[in-house]
Amino acid sequence: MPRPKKELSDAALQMIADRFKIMSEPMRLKILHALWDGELSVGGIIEASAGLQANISKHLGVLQQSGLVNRRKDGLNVYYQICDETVFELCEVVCASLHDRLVAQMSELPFADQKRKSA
Amino acid sequence: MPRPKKELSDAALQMIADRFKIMSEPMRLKILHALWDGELSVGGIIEASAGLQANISKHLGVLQQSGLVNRRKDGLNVYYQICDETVFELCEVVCASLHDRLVAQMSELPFADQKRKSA
DNA sequence: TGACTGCATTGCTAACTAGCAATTTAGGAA
DNA sequence: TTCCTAAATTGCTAGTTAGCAATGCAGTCA
Repeated sequence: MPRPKKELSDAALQMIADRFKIMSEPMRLKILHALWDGELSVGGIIEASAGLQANISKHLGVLQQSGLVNRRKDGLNVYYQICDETVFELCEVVCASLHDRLVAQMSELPFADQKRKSA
Repeated sequence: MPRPKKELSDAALQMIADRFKIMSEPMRLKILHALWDGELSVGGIIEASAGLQANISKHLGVLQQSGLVNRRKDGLNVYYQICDETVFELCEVVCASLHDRLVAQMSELPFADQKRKSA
C-alpha cells in the first residue's frame, strides 16, 4: 500500500527525533528489557541491568518524562513499568531490519550457501 | 498476544541503539522525509531539506553506511534512495505513540471534552 | 588543456550527555 | 529522636557529534 507523504514541521521532526534519541542508549534499552515482563523496583532494575544506582535512576527519570514508563511509589521502594507498548514494537521492527541486513550482507560473501557452524 | 522475552547481549543492545541513534537527528529525518516519494539527487535533497551542502552530504553518508539509503552515481550527480522500508514503519509507530500521548495529556486538562478551535 | 559543477572530505568549535562519586532526601523501624 | 535503607540529585569529566567554512576531487563540456 502507498504511504502518503505528510507535511512535517520542524517541531514535529524534533519530537520524533527526541523519541528515537530516548531509545538510542544501550543502558536505557537494557532497562526497558528488564521491564519487559512487567513492573520492577529500582533495586530490581539495578540488579537486572548491572548498572550503577545513580545512572539507572537518571535513565529512569528520562524514560518516565518521555512517557515510556510510569512510576509507583510504595514505602521505601519505587516501582517502574512500561506504559507505552510501542517500545516493544519499535525494538522488534529494528531487530528485524538488522537481521535482514546481516542476512543480505552474508549472502554477498562467497560460500554463502554453505551453512557454517549451524547450531 | 504475549511478547516472549529474548536474551539480549550487550552487542545486540548496541546495534539496536545505533539504529535508533541514526534516526534521532531531525536533519536526518528531514532527509528521509524528502526521500519519501523516491530517489532524489543530492542537490534535490539539499533543496528539499534546506540544509548546507556539507552537512547533508555527511548525513547521507551516515544513512548509507547504516543501510537505510543506497547511492547511485550518474555523471556529475549522485542519487539517494531509501532502501529499508522499516524507516517508514518506525516513524509511523512513533508518530502514533506521540499522538496518543498528547491526546492523553489533553484529557487531563479541564474542559477537555470541549473541542476548541476544531479545524 | 582549462574551467566549471556536484558532491565529499577535513578541521574546527560548541553543545550535549553518559558515567562516576558524593551527597541529599524520603520513608520505615527501633 | 536515631539509625537504616531506597532512590534521587548534584558536580564533574570525558567522549561524541552537528554544524560551519574551507578545501579536495571526480566528471562534464568547451
